[in-house]
Amino acid sequence: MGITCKDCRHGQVAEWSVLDDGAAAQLDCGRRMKTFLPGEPIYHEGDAAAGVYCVSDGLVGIRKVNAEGESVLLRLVRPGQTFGFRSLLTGTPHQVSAEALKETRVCQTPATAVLQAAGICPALMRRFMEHMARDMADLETKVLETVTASSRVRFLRLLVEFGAGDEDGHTAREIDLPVSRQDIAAMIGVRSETMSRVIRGIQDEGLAEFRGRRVAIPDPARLAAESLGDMEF
Amino acid sequence: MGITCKDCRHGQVAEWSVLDDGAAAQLDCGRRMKTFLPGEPIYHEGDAAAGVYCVSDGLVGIRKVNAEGESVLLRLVRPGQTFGFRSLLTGTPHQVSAEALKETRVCQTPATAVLQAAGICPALMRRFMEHMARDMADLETKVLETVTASSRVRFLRLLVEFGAGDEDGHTAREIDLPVSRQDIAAMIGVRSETMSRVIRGIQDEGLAEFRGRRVAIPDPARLAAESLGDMEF
DNA sequence: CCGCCGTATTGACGCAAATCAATGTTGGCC
DNA sequence: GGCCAACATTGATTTGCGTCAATACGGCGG
Repeated sequence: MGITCKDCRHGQVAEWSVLDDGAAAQLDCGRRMKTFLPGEPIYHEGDAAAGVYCVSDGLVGIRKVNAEGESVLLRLVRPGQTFGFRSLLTGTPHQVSAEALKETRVCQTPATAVLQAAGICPALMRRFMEHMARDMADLETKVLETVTASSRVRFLRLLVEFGAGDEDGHTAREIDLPVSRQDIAAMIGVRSETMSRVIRGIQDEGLAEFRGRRVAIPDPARLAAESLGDMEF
Repeated sequence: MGITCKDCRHGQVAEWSVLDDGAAAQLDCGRRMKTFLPGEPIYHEGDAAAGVYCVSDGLVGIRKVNAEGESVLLRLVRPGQTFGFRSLLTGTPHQVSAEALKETRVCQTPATAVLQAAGICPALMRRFMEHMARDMADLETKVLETVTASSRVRFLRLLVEFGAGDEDGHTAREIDLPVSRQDIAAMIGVRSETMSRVIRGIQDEGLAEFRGRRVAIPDPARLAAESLGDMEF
């Protein structure tokens, strides 16, 4: 009630921005804001899709877990971004789980409303399609990297990615790690012990200085260069 | 000329089946059949999308290559399936490359025609979306497996997958490997030497008998069981 | 302040897979 | 037939990362 996408400071980021005012208002009716504590699940693999979620505040992790309980963190969803739409639009159960990585507020748009809107407005469907295409391209890159690059290089690339949002083009000199080291480990597909060692190694080389979740980058250009490959020549 | 999707024995498999006769005929006008030799590229990463491809005969591999020339084989495209639609529908360059893995005939529907058809018929867009969703779910599984499962288990799972198409539910007693061992190695993300050793190991255990690209499975149930995990209890 | 719990670090060790280097096998082609 | 180029196998060796186990480092409630 009272919460509309127009009010939301992320309004133009999310897919809804393509809707005209009428359709947007329609969707706003059914929206529900929910709050999740760190670690709290939003949905699990196998669940039916209840709607499309939009992160208002906090951070969401999309994870896939195997039978033994091991997991990878496939991607992060930041404020203003949507998730959970794939299962809804294809009418299949969720293939992955979503969980809050910090205290998080998400805006849930119920399934029926989204499906109706998508039926009326092909542009909305198209936007979701483009979102999925981006996610998939990222995933393809991830597969290639996982197979070909060392854990050190994978981590450096992730670091550069984290540092890229703040300033344009170049890596920031100060980076805030958005998640715990365990979760970073799960993102690059290693154990947390290995993660520690990789971080220590990078620190010893003077490539970066780690204090908690704050990372100081003395030489961003060097970091960027090293992230490109093993560079033994 | 003269080639229509209705004629094609894969007609109902591909996404075009949702189109009405008029729209289908429209598309048929611009279609072009092309033949590729084994190893021949169909498109490269970075190319602009020229259209949507449909495999008529043969086998296509979707590959991603890094700067050092190492690559992973992300997925196979079999007769009756489409590929290359993602870049076209999102208007971005190809993120992956496609190549013929055997002598292959593909039917190319030009970009403009597909875009027009998708604009008119939302159901077509939806079908492509569903296709992409399936591919992405497979990829998510692949990421998890690559990180958590041994090369032996990853190969066994691939073997079961290859053996699944023929008979319903159960693994076949005879499996034909659709690709070379190098390519299988590229699918599970290992070197070909490792691939050889894995195959030899499985053969020594009596799980399967390899002769060229023919694989005999003495006990399909056991193979299926072993493919589920390391099973040390 | 202390004890506790979750997160992070560090060390010792083993193993799976990469790497380097030959050698064997196959199929196409002159 | 014989040659050649892919493809495939095998061996020896190295190494990156997982595993197991211990310890350190907060933050928090009592």
